[in-house]
Amino acid sequence: MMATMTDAGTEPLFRLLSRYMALDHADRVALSALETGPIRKLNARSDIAREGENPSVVRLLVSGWACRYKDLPDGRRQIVGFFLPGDFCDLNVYILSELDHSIGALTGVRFFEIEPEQFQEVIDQRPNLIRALLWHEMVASGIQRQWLLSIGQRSALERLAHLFVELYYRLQAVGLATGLTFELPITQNHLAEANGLSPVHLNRTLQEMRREGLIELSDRQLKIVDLKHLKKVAMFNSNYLHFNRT
Amino acid sequence: MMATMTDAGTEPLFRLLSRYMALDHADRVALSALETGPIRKLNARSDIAREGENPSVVRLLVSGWACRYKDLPDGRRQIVGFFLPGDFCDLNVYILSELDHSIGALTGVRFFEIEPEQFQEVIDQRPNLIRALLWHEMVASGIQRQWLLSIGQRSALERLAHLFVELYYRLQAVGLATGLTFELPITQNHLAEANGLSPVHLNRTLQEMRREGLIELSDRQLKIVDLKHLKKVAMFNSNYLHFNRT
DNA sequence: CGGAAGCTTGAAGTGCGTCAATAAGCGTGG
DNA sequence: CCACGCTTATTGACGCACTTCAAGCTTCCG
Repeated sequence: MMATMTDAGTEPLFRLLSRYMALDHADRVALSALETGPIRKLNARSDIAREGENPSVVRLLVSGWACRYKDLPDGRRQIVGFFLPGDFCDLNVYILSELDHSIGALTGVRFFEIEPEQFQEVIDQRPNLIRALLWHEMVASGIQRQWLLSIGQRSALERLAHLFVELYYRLQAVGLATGLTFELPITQNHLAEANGLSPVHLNRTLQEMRREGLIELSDRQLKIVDLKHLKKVAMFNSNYLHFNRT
Repeated sequence: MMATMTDAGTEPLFRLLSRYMALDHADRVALSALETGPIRKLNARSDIAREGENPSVVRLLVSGWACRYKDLPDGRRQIVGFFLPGDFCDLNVYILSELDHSIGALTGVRFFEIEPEQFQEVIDQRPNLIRALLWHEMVASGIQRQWLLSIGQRSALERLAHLFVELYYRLQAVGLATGLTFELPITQNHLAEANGLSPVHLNRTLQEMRREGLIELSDRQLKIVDLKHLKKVAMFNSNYLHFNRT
């Protein structure tokens, strides 16, 4: 029982929410009670949901990376956010009827689906949790603002540096960083789409970062070589992540 | 009594929320009960709140334009959202402790402040309202995603076209558009900061739009000359505004 | 009447995009 | 087991959308 709980798909979520506020064992149990359905799997490059759909369930990402993206009629695409393990793909299903963006799997993903009633039941019992979940949504919104600042004002190098530091902190929060190294399972094309850059220029920017001794990247492993310098280049201020518990 | 209600500072807010769902007279009364404190005024170019602060009240903009912005240590600035009459400047004070962005007055503004307890009281009585307010927050988040798409992928002309159509719809929702004309009380500099463009290039893009017969703009009055064409240029899809009641 | 804020224009520079080609890795099927 | 296709990463040459710098103009207001 305890063993299954620690292995549960809700483990990263619990770790994440714990960065925002103190949660107790009962909260932990309540969260794991969300996982009743089967674990679903999808391959990389497949869509989890398309713009215009009206999904009836909330999805919790257990492993792999996904993204929110928007596209234009002529094919241009912008990734507007990453979903990492422990993230909900669209909690706003509750409020809004129709998706105004798509959700795509960037790698193979595993997730499970939660029925609204079931969700409601759990948060009714645990007022702490609804607060933590709202917090998480607000942070997601803050990340979007930070991306606007990046794409609007930062150079390619600064942008990429900022993204890497952000991913480092987010992955660390769900236990997916070991030291200053983490798995970066997405392609340079994805990084380009997230940063509003062409794949070619993104590639050159990556090489510049390596040359400057900021990072090492190979075999999908990103190692931050000089975190202090990287943060300086990115002008990184972690306040927008609102982790107020170490 | 009825007269003061229609003139109330909450009037634009009520109009706005009515675009999302049906609200009744009791909701209207509950909203206007939020306005107990005095109307506060600030001049253009002054800050309503600064990044790092922890405001204890929710502010409702009654007239004038404000914005959310983020800045970098070296002075670069990005406007990440506009506040129009009827918008709350940071409902998330409820959840997050510290502001991760600043709020600035772009024109002279009038607003009033709402204490959390007072706010709580009103929404406890009117479950409809909390739903409408959450809806509004989700739409704000959707607008941010749309801006990311704009700045990341659209050209200067497309970006500006998109912004104008968006502002048109938003202002129309609060009764601030007459036909295809509305007041655009902000400077070209502000437009540049919102679109991640230099003031010079923004000016040239505006002229191009005039030359193409898309808009007329003078004396702070923006007239959309050819809405259909403008929407086409912008590749505008209104779904992200989630106005599901005409 | 002076000074600040905003708009406009010209000239020159550059960060990034586009196009095009190559090469490496990898699963799949004949 | 090799051949094929597909995905991903890389590099060079060239072009352009946008930036920067600079100046002059207007309007407004104290």
